[in-house]
Amino acid sequence: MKALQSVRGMHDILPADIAAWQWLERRLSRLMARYGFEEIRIPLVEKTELFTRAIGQGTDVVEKEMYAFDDRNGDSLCLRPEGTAGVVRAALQHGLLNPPGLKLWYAGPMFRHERPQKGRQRQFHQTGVEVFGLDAPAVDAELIALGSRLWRELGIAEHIELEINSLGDRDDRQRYRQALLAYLGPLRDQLDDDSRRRLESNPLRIFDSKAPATQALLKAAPRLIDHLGEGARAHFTAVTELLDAQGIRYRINPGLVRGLDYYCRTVFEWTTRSLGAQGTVCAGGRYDDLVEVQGGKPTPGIGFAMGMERLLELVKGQNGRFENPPHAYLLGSEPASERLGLAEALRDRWPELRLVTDLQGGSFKAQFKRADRSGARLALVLGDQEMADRTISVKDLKGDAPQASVAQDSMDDWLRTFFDDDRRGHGK
RNA sequence: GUGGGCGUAGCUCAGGGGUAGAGCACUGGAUUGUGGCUCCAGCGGUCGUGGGUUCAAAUCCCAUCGUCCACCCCA
Repeated sequence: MKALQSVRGMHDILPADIAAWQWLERRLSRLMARYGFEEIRIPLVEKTELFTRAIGQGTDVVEKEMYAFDDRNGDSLCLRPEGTAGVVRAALQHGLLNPPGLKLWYAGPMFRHERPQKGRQRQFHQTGVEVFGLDAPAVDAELIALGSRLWRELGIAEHIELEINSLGDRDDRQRYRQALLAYLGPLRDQLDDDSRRRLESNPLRIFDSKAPATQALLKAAPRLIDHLGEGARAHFTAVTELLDAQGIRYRINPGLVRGLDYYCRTVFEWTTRSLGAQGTVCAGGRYDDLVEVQGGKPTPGIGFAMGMERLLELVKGQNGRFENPPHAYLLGSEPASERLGLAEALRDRWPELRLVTDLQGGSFKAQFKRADRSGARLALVLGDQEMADRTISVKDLKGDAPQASVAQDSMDDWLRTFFDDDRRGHGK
């Protein structure tokens, strides 16, 4: 029988990586709570229409990256490619949008059928936040402040830069689209193939082109930011002033459009240069029309999502190692019953103790070897001799102190003293 | 979807038509109740998979899957 492999671009997260994931997850959930966000958990599968409506028919995500399939009853379903659409759906379905000011966060896997490369997988993990019903610039600014704080707390702030832009309101974009077409139309022949195609499908996206010739032409192109209506312009100015006031540095990038159609007004992207071609670590923006598009009453919204794998790459480059080695490794001689009994008794009284029992047996040499490999601080020995005189031999595997013999009855005191001294010794 | 690199032991990799290798890891011994350092021995592979060429294929050819990197696009 041939062994099967995981499907392309979908990776196991192995025990060796779990400590880093949990470290990041704990920090994220704590941070969300500090800003008054509540967690929501929604299905990985939604009706395909939810995403085609929210993200937009002409987008790459919908056109070629969705994991869509037919359910047994003929419904077209889809593995979620992003989180916002589902959160909006859930908020509408359960009437969460009243009163205004709902703040939600979510975390979990997303699926996009793309060719994998550095920082990109077909199943990847995002953590995101959404705020509903508030249109004040302060909302945008606070979300950005949350991100900024996160990078500082993760120790990666110096590797991440903020870019922002305003896409204006729907009418603004419509007017701008005309202006852009008027400029680029005559230059059609000088554009790269993709950009020429986008003249029809989605002219704004031409700004994403990496073709040098196209970028050169775009330098002189009309800028969306100059076509903002009064509302959008005032909003954007207010957001940047709030960022200035908080000392958050940013770069206004007039070419920053986003891949999903639902964005309007403020869009932003946190990027890094340390991750290869995939520089975006976290991105988001306003989506004031999205709730209405999904069948709700007009309700402004704003949110962002960050890519956990990319974030972890940065954190690992910075932070080195994450480990949770056991505190103690219990070994001894047969029969195992006394050893198991001792381990359970210790676990009863020391809920925080990470205690591994040797279940493989064999020579003391082999067991000590495993104890060492486990990374445990202490080896606890319950051999024939110890069982006979009701003691435990304790050896510090990380130090030079001679092995101690401790009466089983006073094990608690011994452990308490040992770990207390240890804490003091390390000045923690 | 397009292009390129790479798939050989658990891991990192050598070998590019003629008997499948090294280091690390693992197991045992030197040390009959003591890890780490050292030395010795051992275990471990249908060379990603399927086809083809050949007397002979890990090696050459084709296909396919996976992986990495880039493009497209995105977190």
